[in-house]
Formats: sequence, C-alpha cells, structure tokens
Amino acid sequence: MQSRDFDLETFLPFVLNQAAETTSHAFAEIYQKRYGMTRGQWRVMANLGRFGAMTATEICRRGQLEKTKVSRAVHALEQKGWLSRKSLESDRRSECLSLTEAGRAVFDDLGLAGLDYDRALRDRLGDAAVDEAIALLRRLCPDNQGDGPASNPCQDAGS
Amino acid sequence: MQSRDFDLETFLPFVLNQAAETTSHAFAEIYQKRYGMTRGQWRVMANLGRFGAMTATEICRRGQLEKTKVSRAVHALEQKGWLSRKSLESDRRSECLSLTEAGRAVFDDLGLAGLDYDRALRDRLGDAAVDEAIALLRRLCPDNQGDGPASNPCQDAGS
DNA sequence: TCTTGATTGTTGCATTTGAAACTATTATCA
DNA sequence: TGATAATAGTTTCAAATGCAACAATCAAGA
Repeated sequence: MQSRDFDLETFLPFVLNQAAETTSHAFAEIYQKRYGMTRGQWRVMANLGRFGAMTATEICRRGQLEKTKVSRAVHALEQKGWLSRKSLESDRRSECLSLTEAGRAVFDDLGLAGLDYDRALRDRLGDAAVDEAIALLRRLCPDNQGDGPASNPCQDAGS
Repeated sequence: MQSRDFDLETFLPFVLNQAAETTSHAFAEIYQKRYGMTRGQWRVMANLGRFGAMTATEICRRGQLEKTKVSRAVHALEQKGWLSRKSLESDRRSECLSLTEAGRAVFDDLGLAGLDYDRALRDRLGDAAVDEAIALLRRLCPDNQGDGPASNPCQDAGS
C-alpha cells in the first residue's frame, strides 16, 4: 500500500465536506437573508422546532455541535426573541430550551423553504438514491441514533 | 405541505454536515497532531499531492475552497517549506504551486493514514454502499466534474 | 492604442470558531 | 457527612474564517 493509492476523489471526508459545503451554503443564503441567522443558530432552531423543547446538551448530541457554539447560538436566538429558557427543577445546571411563538413562526417559514430545497435536490439526484445515502451517512454519526426523547428531562414539548 | 413535514433527519444539508464533521474531525486529529496542519492546509496539500502542480484557482475549483482560504494555506505551507511557487510565463497573475520534496514526504505519510482511515470506514459501512454514496454526492458539486488537467497551465506536474 | 471589464491572488476588518479554563451544580463513594 | 470526580453551560483568547476592497495582469473591442 502506497500513498499514491490515496484517492482524494473517493476519500469520504473530502467528498462529504464538499457536498456539505455546497448544500449548506446554498440553503444558508435563505435564512441569512431573511432572518440574519448564522448556520449554528439555524441548526439550533431546527432541532428545537422539529423535536420540541430540549436541553443544550441534547442539542449538542443530536446536532453534532460543540457546546460553545450552541451556547452562543442560544444566546443570540434569545436576544432575537425566538427562544426562551426555563430552568429545570430536576437539575439546576441545565435549562429547558424551546422556541417562542415568534421563533416558531420563523421555523415554520424556514421549514417550508427546507422542504422546497429538499424536493429540488431529490428531483435532481433521485429519491431512492438519496434515501440510501442518508441511511448510510447516519450510521457515521454515533450519537445520532437515540432519537426518541428518551433521556429528555424537558416534559413540556413545544411542538 | 406544512413545515411540520420538514424532517431534519433526512434533510441532506444536515446529514451531510454531521457526517462531514464527524469524519473530518476524526481525521484532522492525525495531521494536526503530527504536523500542526490546519484543515485548509491539508486540503491544499492533498490536492497538490494527489494531482500534481496546479494553480491556486485550480485548487479552489477542485476543492470547493474559497480563494482567501487557499491563499493563506499556501502561504503557511510555503513557510513550513512544504510548498514552492513558480511564476507562470503564460499568465503572470498566477503561480504554479507544487509540493517540495519535504512536502511530498508529509503527504506520503498522511496519504497512508488516509488510506487506513478510508479502509476502516469502508469496513464498517460496506464498500459498495460507500461507492454508491460517493458517486451520488459528487454530482452535488458542479465544478468538480472536469477532473482532467484540461485547462491546467502547469506543465511540470510534481507527481 | 486606449479604455473598459474580467480575472488572479492578497490584505483589512469584523465575525466566527474552538480548545481550555472557569463557575455552578450534581453524582459517587469512603 | 465530606471529599473527589463528573457534568452543564459560559467565558476567554487566540486562531480561523469570509466578505469586501484592493493591486496587478490579462482580454476584448472601439
């Protein structure tokens, strides 16, 4: 085995980075222009909007995000009035995060845009093939599996 | 169609970002610890090591990188003695970039590490499935197709 | 030729990022 | 109980990032 065998074009980290960059950048224009949101802020909002109230650590786990990025995104979303915190009685270190009514309106709008974008991608690449690829890629993210709100101490789901 | 139909877990930008982050982060530890390289630096080096001498713009096109990131990565690699520039006579705006001997040694080492990493991933996910996913994802990156050194004004390929 | 416009690569500047340090709280165990 | 370790989240600080502006060169057409 020699380094000349190293094929950049089939090296998964490379291909994934390019694909992620391309798709994310295209969709980012929408939420950046409409709401001035950062990629991290959108990711936090999307998790809360889709899965309901949860803790910052839970967002980290689900979204493969770093806690510092989540912390700042939460702060920014709170400033904009789209997110509210509620202290947890079961553990006073954590807080229960959820979208406000205004935040939900923003998510609803962007969710629709996301559906459009997704539809366009699938039309181009083929629905079944996309599904297969996604199923494969999700196996790469170890902590992503436990989807149910199993260990979620936030009861009052905002969705 | 309502925003509640928006499924984060099958939204391609999300899945791709998570997968890219997971795989890149894991592999980044290697070149960061061994050679103190940035992700951008590694990407530039990988393109030069794999495809031989080329221009900065060509690296941008191939790697889906921004020119400012490439510019700074080139500068850093040059400082470390792993990259050399040679002015092009056909166009004095561009420079022909290639790895030095020392740079090639670094690439050889990291290329082997990349092969190991790739092998491990494919063992885990299945070779054929990975190939299919990669073929699909490459169709997402429009400028990535023209692979041959068609319009490459750098003749003296370093590889 | 001269002018206008496009392209290559760099730099300035403000924002974003991530690793490590930190506070506050909870868990473990002698 | 009390001591130690682990965890949630924030902050700090240096590095990385990206957009815009820029200088240098090339291309196209009057």
